[in-house]
Amino acid sequence: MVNKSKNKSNPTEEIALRNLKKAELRVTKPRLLVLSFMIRSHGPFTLEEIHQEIKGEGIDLVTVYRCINSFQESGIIHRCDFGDGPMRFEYEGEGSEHHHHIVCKRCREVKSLDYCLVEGIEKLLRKEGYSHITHSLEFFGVCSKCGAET
Amino acid sequence: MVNKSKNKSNPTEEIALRNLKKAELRVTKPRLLVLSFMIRSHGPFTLEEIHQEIKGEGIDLVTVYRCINSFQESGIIHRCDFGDGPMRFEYEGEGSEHHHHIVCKRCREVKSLDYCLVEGIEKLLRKEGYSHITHSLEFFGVCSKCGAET
DNA sequence: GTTCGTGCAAATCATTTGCAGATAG
DNA sequence: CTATCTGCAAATGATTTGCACGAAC
Repeated sequence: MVNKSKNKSNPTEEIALRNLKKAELRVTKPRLLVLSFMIRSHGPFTLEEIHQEIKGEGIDLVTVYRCINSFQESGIIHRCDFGDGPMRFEYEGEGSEHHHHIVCKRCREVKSLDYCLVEGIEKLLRKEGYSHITHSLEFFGVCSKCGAET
Repeated sequence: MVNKSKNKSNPTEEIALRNLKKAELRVTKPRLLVLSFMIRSHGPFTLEEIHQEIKGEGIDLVTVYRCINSFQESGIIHRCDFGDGPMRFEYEGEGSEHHHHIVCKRCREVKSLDYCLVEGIEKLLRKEGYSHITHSLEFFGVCSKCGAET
């Protein structure tokens, strides 16, 4: 993919590029666009949301799906199920902090938690012979705003 | 729903009945069948699997979806995303132990974990004003069998 | 008797696949 | 040059909805 005239590579695009290189994925326009957006903006995002953001560049929704799938296989991004319809994805690599979410069961507002206590369990699982361990931890509840309105 | 001639209510059916009553759901044949099966057998199950089990009784797949949805709203069952296609559901109520899973990323074998360390976080969230808190915690990794074969 | 649940058919939404042409390395 | 990626169209798979009838309370 050829750089635009000005060649001003912004920082998120550079990070995206490094992630692709490290994952041994070919550097293409759709992949750079999708990944840069996910790095730049704080997710998690549905595939539709990502597509909305970049379809101006003529990128097909199917291509977004394929990008996301290859990123997921490389562990660059993380998949979250928030219990409503579509899956959501969030960048999880260089410059991002590992974290989890709390989703309000009514208004669906999502907040990030800055604590994660599961390293102990992962250590145990490693002892039991598991490798390449990842995990998914989501909380659900009714937020104070929604609870007050009942 | 009328009891069969013999009227021998087995223990799982009684538990199912109590769960339905407590959730203020009408007691119907499909609901009893679905819930009894989920209590009796150790899940998690896909909708298809549940349907296979009880379709001999003339229960429609759509009805299974609707049962599962109402159970979920009442918090009787828990939904798990194992990262392959369909969602899975597991009974979580009277007589069941709260637990989580480890899924092998290759052979997809699921094991239950008997530890859960997240009560601390839930307590924190309660302080922040959230109520009706639940969570979902799944681990993924490559099991020793699959890892050895690489 | 009224409200809610069910079965069936059909619709919708999310995600995947096939294939021919385009592009990265 | 070759393997891989993309766009488009079409398929699949999961889940939901509409409606008339039947069952629970």
